[in-house]
Amino acid sequence: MTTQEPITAFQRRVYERVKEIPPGRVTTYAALARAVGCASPQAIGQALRRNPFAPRVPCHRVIRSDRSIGGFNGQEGGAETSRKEALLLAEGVDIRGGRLHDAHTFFDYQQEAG
DNA sequence: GCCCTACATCAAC
DNA sequence: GTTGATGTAGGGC
Repeated sequence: MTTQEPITAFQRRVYERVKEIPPGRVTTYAALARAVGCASPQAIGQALRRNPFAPRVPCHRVIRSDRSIGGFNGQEGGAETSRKEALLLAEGVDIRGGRLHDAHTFFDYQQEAG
């Protein structure tokens, strides 16, 4: 990488974790926050909202802990958010009414780190 | 350099 | 359904 984006170590760490999420799997902001050593899922949302690495970073695989798809492309509960649902459906994630139906679809970092 | 505000959230009542 | 909290980033002075 000759040209690096003007991001902080924190943002870089978040994107690295998101890129580790395999297709057909999703994770939550809280789980992602813990994976990067942060106790605030809001910081994750801020980093993903900027997402200078999109679509290199599958930020659409990050949903809320409430099993809702959360936001996408700088919007929350908008037209872009609806597109996020379609992306997950295309990857084999069972989403209905903007909510995740299969809880086993969650991706566990600890399980992979094992 | 310091202060304040916003956030794609989470948890509690 | 509303409120408080938690950490990071950005803008103003």
